[in-house]
Amino acid sequence: MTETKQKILDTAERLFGDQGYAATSLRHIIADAGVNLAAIHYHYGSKEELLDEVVMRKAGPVNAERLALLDRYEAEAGSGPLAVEKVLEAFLAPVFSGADRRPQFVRLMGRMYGEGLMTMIAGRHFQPTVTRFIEAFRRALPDLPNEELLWRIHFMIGTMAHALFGPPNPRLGVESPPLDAQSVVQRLVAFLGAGFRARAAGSEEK
Amino acid sequence: MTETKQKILDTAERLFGDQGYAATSLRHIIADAGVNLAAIHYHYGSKEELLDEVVMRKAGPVNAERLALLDRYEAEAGSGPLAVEKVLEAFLAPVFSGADRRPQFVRLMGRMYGEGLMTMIAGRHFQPTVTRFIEAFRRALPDLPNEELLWRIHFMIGTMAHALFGPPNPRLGVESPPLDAQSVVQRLVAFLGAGFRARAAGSEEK
DNA sequence: AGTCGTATAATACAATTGTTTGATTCAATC
DNA sequence: GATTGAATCAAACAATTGTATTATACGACT
Repeated sequence: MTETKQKILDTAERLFGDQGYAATSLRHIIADAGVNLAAIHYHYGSKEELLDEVVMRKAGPVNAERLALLDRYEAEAGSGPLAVEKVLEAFLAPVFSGADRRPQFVRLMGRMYGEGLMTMIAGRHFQPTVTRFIEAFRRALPDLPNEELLWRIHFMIGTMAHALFGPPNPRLGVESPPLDAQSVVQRLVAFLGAGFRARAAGSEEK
Repeated sequence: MTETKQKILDTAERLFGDQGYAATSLRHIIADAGVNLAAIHYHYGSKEELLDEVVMRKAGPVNAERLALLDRYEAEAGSGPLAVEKVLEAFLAPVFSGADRRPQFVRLMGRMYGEGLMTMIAGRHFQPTVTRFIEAFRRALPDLPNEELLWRIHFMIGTMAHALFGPPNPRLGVESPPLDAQSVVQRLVAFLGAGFRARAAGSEEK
């Protein structure tokens, strides 16, 4: 891949993450990347295809790592049940893991969810991973009604997307320390794990 | 308020919610509202001020209802501790309560979070409410470290925003029934309540 | 009737948007 | 050394953006 093509991808990833897709103009990208405007369409065809490339470049490895982690945890658990916390960790850790090295992408993912572009993107690149994880969640929580499970996965996605977006608003009272990806994952797993294990709202108390 | 001014507000609310702020043009708004382009600037001054009006019109009552609910629950609890589920319900229910009557606004709130405009808006109109609720959460969960508490509130906001955005992706396997706001709040309270109650990730097991 | 302030209207503005066009550079291949 | 094809470039495209200007219509009050 030529240097220009690479720089466009890197810069687009950063700017899409910082300002969102709709709010980022191609001219802003080429200015920061130091390339010519036509290069974007020459290499990628259109703005939307550029976004696709940006996402695909990182989403592929992330999803592969997710599935690999899930495989490993399931192997470690043997025939026994897999704790929901392990499923969560397999799903969340790969997204955050390289946060210090590539914080742009992490923010981008949060943005995509927020702009509603994730539904489109997910359909293209995330479907197999999502399906596999739904199965894992179902096995980890066999007593949870299916509808409730899907809602909770929905909640989890929202929590993850917002956490990807950044730390709690510092105006709320604390200084934001340098974001430690691993500790965020730990917080998420503890929080979401308990949420998943909670008794469903409508179910009877025995 | 004149009819034109009202129609602009209603239409802007719907379109901002459907497509986001950056992706919605003033001309799209006036076309749907059936009014003149200049009317927007005559009545509101600018696109950003229009967004402010849209949010403020609904956010005020919602926050008032939140605080009123919190007052009531605290009164009912007397001097005893207030369950975190009650705090959650006071915070969440007012946003979802009118979802069937005004689904546009609910979606708009989700959009604002996603586009990162909520930080700006929250600072203008939500600060007192947020401060009050942080105190309530702190009292409900006195053993939780402050930093962890703020992270969990952060998680809660993300979950809420994503839930506001709509039901789980129907492609995941189920048909989406007509969104029942009350049942969503119940699901959220059960899920988030358990998450808030979870032992903090780093804390020792006794 | 005439004046005033509010509201609506058509139109134009300058800036920015994504996209396209040709020309030019340059290294590899014949 | 000529040819080819990929890559870069400046320039322009038509469309859309938020905003501003100016004029007209309407109703209330003097």
